Amino acid sequence: MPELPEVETVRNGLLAWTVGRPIEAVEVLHPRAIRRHAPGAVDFVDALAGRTVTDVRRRGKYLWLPLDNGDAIIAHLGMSGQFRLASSSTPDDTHLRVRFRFADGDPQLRFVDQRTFGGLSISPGGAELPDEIAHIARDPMDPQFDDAEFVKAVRRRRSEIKRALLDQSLISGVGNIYADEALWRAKLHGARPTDALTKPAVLRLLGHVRDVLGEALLAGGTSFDSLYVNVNGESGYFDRSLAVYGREGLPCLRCGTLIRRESFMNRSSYSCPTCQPRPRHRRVPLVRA
DNA sequence: CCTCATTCCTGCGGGC
DNA sequence: TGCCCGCAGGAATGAG
Repeated sequence: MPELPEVETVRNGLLAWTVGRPIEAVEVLHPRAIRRHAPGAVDFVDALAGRTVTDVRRRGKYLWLPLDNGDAIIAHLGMSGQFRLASSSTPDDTHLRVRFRFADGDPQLRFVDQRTFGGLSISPGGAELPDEIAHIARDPMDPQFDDAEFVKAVRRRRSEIKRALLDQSLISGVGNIYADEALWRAKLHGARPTDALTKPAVLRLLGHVRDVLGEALLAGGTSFDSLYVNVNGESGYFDRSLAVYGREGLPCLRCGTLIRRESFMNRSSYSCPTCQPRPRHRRVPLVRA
């Protein structure tokens, strides 16, 4: 699944292959792919014809492409979204949702998305930072990410630490896979209450989040093919380095205990029963008068 | 205001 | 063989 490292890899590909190329025509092959664009497909297509992408930027797992008129294309890959560069003679993928043709010819840009959780939209005047994604926090690799404020915000919460890591309004770019990896490195169970974590514990965890994202980013960079804007989150470049995610029943790389899988937030969480014991006390909800 | 369950979607693989 | 069901999960949404 595309998390920060994968989306950043895609950003680099788009930067190299879309900036400065006037858009000739756009084709929407599936309405769901632009469902966040309220004015609809006709408006989407008309608004982009003749425009030029001037940059490719990222906030968490969102991408936006500022245009030469001050608007911006917002893109989210969801779970299975991909941007691909292809020559016009390349047959369409079954799950092709949106096609961009450029005035200078090939390659064209294709938004392909099997499960259609991803999508594109246009943000009027959104070149600097679209209003639609202003609620997304900075990511931990951003120089302007505020560590101290993050620690305070986490400890202020009455929730569980994994929920906090996945909350894009608190810290962005982290998804289920890297959350589990960082928690394993920090030896914390995801159900640990946020308000009971010490400041040093949160800072340590944040450090591990950075390490994991940084390592994956490097791996994504090495496998990146300039002719194929890679966003295949399932392809093998990072799964070799995963310590817990998807490793149910396999030995913990630190202590040998078999990794467990637990259901959480309608998805799976992987952890080591020995290194990451479940918190002993479940918080008792306060009763209000 | 804050937290959290629900919902969207489709291909794949296991079980019967 | 073929069907059914569970699973993968980011984030908007509305409930409480």
